[in-house]
Amino acid sequence: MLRPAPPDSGPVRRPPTFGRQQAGVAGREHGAFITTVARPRNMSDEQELGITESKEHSPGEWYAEVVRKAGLADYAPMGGFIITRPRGYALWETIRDHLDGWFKETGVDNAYFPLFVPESYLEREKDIVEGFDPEVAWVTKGGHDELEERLAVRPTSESIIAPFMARWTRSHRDLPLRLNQWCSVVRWEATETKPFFRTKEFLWQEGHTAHETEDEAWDETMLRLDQYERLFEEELAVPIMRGRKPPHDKFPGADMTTTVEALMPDGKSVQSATSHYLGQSFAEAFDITFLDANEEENVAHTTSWGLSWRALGALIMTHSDDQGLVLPPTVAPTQVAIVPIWQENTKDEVLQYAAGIAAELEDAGVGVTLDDRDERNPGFKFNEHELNGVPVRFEIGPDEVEDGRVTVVHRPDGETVEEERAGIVGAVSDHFDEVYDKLYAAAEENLEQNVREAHSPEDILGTIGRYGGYVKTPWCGDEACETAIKEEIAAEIVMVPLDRDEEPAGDECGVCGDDAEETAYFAKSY
RNA sequence: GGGAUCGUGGGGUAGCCUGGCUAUCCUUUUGCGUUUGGGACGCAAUAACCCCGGUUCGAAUCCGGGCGAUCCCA
Repeated sequence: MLRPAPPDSGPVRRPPTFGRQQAGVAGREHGAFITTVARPRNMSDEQELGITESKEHSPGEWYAEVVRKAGLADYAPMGGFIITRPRGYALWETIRDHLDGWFKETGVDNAYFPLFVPESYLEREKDIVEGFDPEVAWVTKGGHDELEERLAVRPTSESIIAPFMARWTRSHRDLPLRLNQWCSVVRWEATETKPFFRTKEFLWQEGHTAHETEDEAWDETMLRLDQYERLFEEELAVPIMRGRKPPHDKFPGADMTTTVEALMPDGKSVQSATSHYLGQSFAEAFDITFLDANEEENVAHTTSWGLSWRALGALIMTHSDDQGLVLPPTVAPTQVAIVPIWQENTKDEVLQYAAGIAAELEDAGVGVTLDDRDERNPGFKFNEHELNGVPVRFEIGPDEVEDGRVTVVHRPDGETVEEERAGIVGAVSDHFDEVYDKLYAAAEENLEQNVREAHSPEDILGTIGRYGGYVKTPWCGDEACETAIKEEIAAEIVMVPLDRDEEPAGDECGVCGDDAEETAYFAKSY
């Protein structure tokens, strides 16, 4: 158990938190209306529209509820699979579009390889890469006939991509060769389903490159890591720690595996993306060779790198709250929801005013929706848009029309500000920045407060057990020391510093007391 | 991999221990009307016992198996 001790009674079913009292009244200067303070409702009559689980006390159930009620995903009829609904898929598309743009700017071409990999190809990879042995789904029949050779549903595409990279690489003029594909892969691990974190099939991107020199391949590895970091820091508002995996946890066959790790609010770490410097081992095995300018045959240096929709899970879990989904404006499909508030005699002018603003925002490229549904009252709409993670809300009633203003409300904290109608396009972009900064700051604080140092096994176990988060400790480099910790508590070394020359956090290994070689970051992980 | 809890209309639930009549309530959805500054109201309609087997005159309820979900431990 690492979650903060729940108050005596343990997990509690709480009524949804209604209202945003702290902001509702304060932001209103004209005094014509006083925001009604929501009253608690009778539990037995309680609606179940919103989130009923608590992020703090039962993060697992809370997460599942957010994903479903915010309309991101449903469970598929087969265990281990999910249906990604339009709003969830839109998030993935946003991530994909950003990364894809950056990849293309840096010399990567997209391609597509088959869903199936012949068994012989997969076997070849297994021989080369000791330790890579995912559970695979097999196709054994085509129509009514047994296949001569079984086909694996790709658990990754190395084994089919590499031979073609070899075929296409003849001379140094063919290099560098940078391929990427967006696809899904299947790993038939018997795990409990957790949308976007653990599913048998998941969406990802896998990049594979070949280079003339070690330096180039090394630069490639770091470039992709930088791009992943940028995605999290600049688009998802998720601060991350970058590092490399300890030698025993590298991608099998890789010289080095890098990682970006994000800390979830429940104290567990998520490996959010990874890039591998593969050295020449893959190229040798798959015969990716080229003639250099001196007509000498050389073995290429290769890399691979990937990011899966686990990044989505990290995004959702990091920012969302007991009201539902919270998204930074950078990725929210709907960035602004305009809720008009009218009376019978003001309906036309309010709607007209609101529609004008919606049109102007739309022209400016803002994702905006005017929620003019007649059959819902404003309060319902507020709650619904909050549940769905719309980062900014405009409230527009007769007051706003009269004053030529707009009431702007931030999703994460309910902060309410009035803006002039005239400069609304500029203002909204400032609000997006503010909301982004709020989300990032909160996540950053969580990260900074949860990196602790420990110098003995008891200390390591105690710190992880009590607080979760990362525990850094000097480490001798022996896997046995990780195992010792792992056996006591389900935590492992999630990363070590990228810089191999960095001084360890102390002289003696925090587990065995031998000379320390580097600093290990222990954490529980997803 | 081991353990625990659970599965009833679209969502949430009661009923199950102690088998029995038309399966409870809230909500959603649809229609009509009234409504709109934090989850509105009335009337009407649609809509469910996870699957397979067993016990029984009779199973949502008891028994066995399966599938699925959530949590905990490794």
